[in-house]
Amino acid sequence: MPRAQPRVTTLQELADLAGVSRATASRALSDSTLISDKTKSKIRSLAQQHNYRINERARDFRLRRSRVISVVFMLDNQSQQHMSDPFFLEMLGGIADSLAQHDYDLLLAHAPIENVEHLRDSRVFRNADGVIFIGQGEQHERLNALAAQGRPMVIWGSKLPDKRYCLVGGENEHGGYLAASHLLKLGRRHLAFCGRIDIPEVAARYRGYQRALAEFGVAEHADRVLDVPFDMHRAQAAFCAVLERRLRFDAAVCASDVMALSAIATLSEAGMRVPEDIAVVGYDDIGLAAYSRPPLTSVRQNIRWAGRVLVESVLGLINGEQVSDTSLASTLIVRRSCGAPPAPPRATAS
Amino acid sequence: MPRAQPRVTTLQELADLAGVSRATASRALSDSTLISDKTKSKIRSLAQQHNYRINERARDFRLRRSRVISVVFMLDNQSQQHMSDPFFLEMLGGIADSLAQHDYDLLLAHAPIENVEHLRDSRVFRNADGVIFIGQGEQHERLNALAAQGRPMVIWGSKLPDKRYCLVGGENEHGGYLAASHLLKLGRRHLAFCGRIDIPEVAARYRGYQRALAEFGVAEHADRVLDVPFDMHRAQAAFCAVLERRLRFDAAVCASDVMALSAIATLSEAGMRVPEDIAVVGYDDIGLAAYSRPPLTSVRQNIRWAGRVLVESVLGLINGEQVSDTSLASTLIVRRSCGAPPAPPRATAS
DNA sequence: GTTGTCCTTTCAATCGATTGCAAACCGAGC
DNA sequence: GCTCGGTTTGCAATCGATTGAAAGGACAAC
Repeated sequence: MPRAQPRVTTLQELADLAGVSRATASRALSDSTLISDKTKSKIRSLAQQHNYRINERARDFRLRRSRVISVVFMLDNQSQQHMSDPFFLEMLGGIADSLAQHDYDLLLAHAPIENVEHLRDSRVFRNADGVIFIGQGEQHERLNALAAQGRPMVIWGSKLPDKRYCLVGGENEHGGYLAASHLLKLGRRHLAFCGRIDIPEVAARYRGYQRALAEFGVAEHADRVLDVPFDMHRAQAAFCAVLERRLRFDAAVCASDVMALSAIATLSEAGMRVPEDIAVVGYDDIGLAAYSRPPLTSVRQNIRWAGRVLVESVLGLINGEQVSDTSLASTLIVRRSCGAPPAPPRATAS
Repeated sequence: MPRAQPRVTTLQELADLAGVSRATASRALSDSTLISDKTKSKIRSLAQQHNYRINERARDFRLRRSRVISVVFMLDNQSQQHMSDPFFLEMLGGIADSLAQHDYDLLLAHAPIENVEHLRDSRVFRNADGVIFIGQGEQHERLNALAAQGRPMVIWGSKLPDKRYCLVGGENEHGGYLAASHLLKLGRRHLAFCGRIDIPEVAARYRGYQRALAEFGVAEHADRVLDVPFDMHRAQAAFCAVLERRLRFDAAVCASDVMALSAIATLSEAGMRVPEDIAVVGYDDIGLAAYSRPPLTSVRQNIRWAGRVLVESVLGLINGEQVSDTSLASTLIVRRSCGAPPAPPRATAS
């Protein structure tokens, strides 16, 4: 095993070793047809022997690409902590896995973003071949402007009028409908909706919620729409405020699981029983949902698959393909927080 | 505002515009003293006017650096899902924030790692100036070998004999002691410890746990050390198995909050009351801990600060500085899951 | 006018790869 | 032996910056 030799690090060294030019060595490694099989295999085995690894950064520099995709989280531009939701982590994991499969790196952009157009000249765009945005925040128009410049980018979010960017999203309207109609079927009639309607995805869920109410002939009370942020602590504050207002309701549809868990905690702290007094449905079905007391009913989105679709869409755009929007299914996972019968424990093996 | 001009993208173009050479332009922008103030300011204002932005990748290539730090998560090399714990997310957020402040990018390495030495020639090292490892897994020796090669790297974990890498970690021994002694003070005498002793951090917590037992003169039962992984679903399976064995215990110290929440859910599913029958203490104090029912008592580590220390340590190594290890304080946050009196609700404003 | 000194500025090599084009090679056919 | 055609290889430019060394310019002193 001749591995003690000073390792060959550049193409020039490898070429010298093989007694050919740099160009030939390059072509041998990139499997060009311009080269004879004999030289090709000679160079390749030499490369292997001397443990030569191409300098990817030099190649990417020459080819004017980076093999990096930026991921930008933008949910609530008033909150400092943008990533407080396990939902993001799962999304990030899905994206990271898919990118790795395609031999791309992930650049995490995490600072609060007041204006996405500023990103145009920042590392986020300049050091990456494409960008994935998680959420639209309230910057629909600015995202449109960015996309109009032809930068490869995909957004996870909800369909908005006038949208000119590539979108991947859940069936938010349907999800909201599923959550509300389930509660209505169980006989609840005084529903509350918790979430920020300013956020497009939440707005879509709210529309589904409204549709369910209408179908069941239940009147909607404007004061039962609660402006609850995604952030845990501020969610708790919001629910405390609701309790002070002595709002009457017997069920709540929450725009995220974290919000729902926060709600359950705050409500039971105040002496109410879940689901007897107030039934709760969450959104996203994060891992912990199943392990809360009571187990949380939730609308599930297949986040890891979403990550894959986002990655494949942005890579498609980079390759100049026509990429269409994608909508991912939502399903209701029924557990006890909304008064469903106790479910048998999950299987114990993975 | 003359911004409609074709944007200046390369240093050469900027130099031509100013009527100087590329070298002079480069020196003007990097604030070299070799150049007259007059030319310097002329070139700089020209750069501003024409919205010139340096090509960072070209510069970094020339300077043979990347301004990228890799982050590698390695907890349980048997689990597929490495990032299922909100603890990681918070850590990642802290690291990402600090890196951004220092104008570095973050490369997320996320694939399962059976042998860290393989990373030596992978993108993780080759495309980054330094690496941060989260957790030691069971690869202490291999980490030593990597560090011996002089690669800038810092590890979040627990001090091991023979350690030759730079370490940042929590006071695991003390944390384990805090958790156990708190339960003992409350009168519990049949404690269980939940976690994988194979993992160095967990082993340290276990030592603290043992110390507390010894101080209180309580005998330790080997069968009350439960091999529970960090992964939620497998944790549940582990607790189900414990219940089947009809193990007798009245308190549990868990190596993570996710594990603790899983325990509480599984135990109460089986008809036990928390904390009356079994008191539980978790570790990490993740955000959701405060919002579970009952609110989870936990050992808190300041994760975001940990992220900052990790970043500053690895940047120090890159700059050739001598960097010493850091140990971060642990504190016990007492809530009802261990039988403490109900706490007043948290302040409602941030 | 020449020389020396001190600032500025330019020249040109360099980082490690890719690739269009030209040159070299090789065997076949005349 | 010479030319032709096709295959294989090498030359040299290129990506966009940095930087040591050499050159240029201004000015003062001799």
